[in-house]
Amino acid sequence: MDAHIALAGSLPAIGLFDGLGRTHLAWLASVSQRRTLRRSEVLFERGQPAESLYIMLTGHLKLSIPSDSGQEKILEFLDPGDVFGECVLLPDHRWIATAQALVPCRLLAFEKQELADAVQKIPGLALRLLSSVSYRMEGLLCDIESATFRSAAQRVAEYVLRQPRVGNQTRLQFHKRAIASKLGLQPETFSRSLKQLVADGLITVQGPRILIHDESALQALVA
Amino acid sequence: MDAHIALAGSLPAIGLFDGLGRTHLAWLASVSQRRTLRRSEVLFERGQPAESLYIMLTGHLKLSIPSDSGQEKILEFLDPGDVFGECVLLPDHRWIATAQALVPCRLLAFEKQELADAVQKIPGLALRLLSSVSYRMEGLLCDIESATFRSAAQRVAEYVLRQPRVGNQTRLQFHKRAIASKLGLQPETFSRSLKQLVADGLITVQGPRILIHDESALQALVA
DNA sequence: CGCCTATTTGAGCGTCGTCAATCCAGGTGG
DNA sequence: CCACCTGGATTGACGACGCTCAAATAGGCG
Repeated sequence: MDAHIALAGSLPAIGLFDGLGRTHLAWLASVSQRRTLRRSEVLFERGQPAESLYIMLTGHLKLSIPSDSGQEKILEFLDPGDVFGECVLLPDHRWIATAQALVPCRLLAFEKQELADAVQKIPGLALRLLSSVSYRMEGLLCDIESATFRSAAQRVAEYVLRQPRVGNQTRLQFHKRAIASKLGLQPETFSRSLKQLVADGLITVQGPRILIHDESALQALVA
Repeated sequence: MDAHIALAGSLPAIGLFDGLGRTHLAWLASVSQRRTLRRSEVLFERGQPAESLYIMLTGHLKLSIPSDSGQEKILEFLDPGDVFGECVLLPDHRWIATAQALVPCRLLAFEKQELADAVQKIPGLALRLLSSVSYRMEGLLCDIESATFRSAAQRVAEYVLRQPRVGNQTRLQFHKRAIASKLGLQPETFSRSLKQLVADGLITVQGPRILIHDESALQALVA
């Protein structure tokens, strides 16, 4: 199909498939499914049986754990190229987290069975998946470290420093309440922490836009 | 070698290798290294280059993240059969956590290169490793969930309920300060939380020994 | 038996969460 | 073009949970 041919062309751009031969890419394209999500649309929900592995093509979504009291803890923001749902290969598995689109998204889905076949057929694929999960796990460990040892202001400073920058300017890509949740803070606390950094002359905040005045002081604050 | 023959005999008991053929088991045994640790001995430390993957045979160790201020956050207790260090396959990788024996340990080590060979040679091994990491990751997610949504007493109750039980009796396998760290609490807070559960008539504590008087109330407290 | 460490207990404090009101921006419709 | 509306963000006041510091007690191991 035309769609598959076009898709096969875009697969090499995905880190997970980087360097694979065209035969394998074509086969992967043939068993993959495209998926689009509207803003706020839920891809899967905690408790549902896990059926597929996903790869982000465009857009952003959040992986979060809901609580009975309406709260949520955002575990991760997922960006283009990110792979998630590797645990689909565990037998009879149910999602621990919920995945919801933050903006319109396009992604690729591989169903359990097809993925199992792919892993059989393509040497090295399982290893790439393993790397992907390991890498993600390390991210989680770092988050745990921050949450355990750093104060609210320190975590906010750390987050600001991690954002991609143009000159000394950067921006918060997501809603502040979402970022707060990712950092394990209440929106109010996040707001106050930002304000603190402003008061100390380290940054300036204009809505989602942030000017960094003293990068080394920010780094010193975190460390 | 005799050691290898004996070792090959014990490998099937390890979940990771369950169901593999004897040829593969023999080969695995031949490339594995035994390792013993004395109590408190450090297996690897944060920041060191990762060289091996490990499998616990006997004993217990802790995986923890140290902080500059002498604190530590215990990420996990590892028990016989547990596999860790999968991220050794990431290129040029350094340990994020520190591994230290809580009691004398025996374990199996596979060096990076041998593990890479094994993954090539043994179909399905990469997948087993993937499952192992995925499974561990889920454990982390649950810990994050608890730390985010539950109070100190709730986390303690949850931990008590998870311990293996004989009748209505159970015991804390590790030092209380270690368990406290795993739960993201200070030792004092852990002690007071236990005391609270005692005061509420849910349990009795005698050193590391715990009697559970009202299991359903404990469960209700957690949920 | 004595030392050393783990644990417990107490007192006080600080950080962060909660609740409520206000402010602001973006989008919509008149 | 402007008024309105809605949801997010901010600010203030207050309280609580858990942390810190210090001392006392208990337990384990030589």
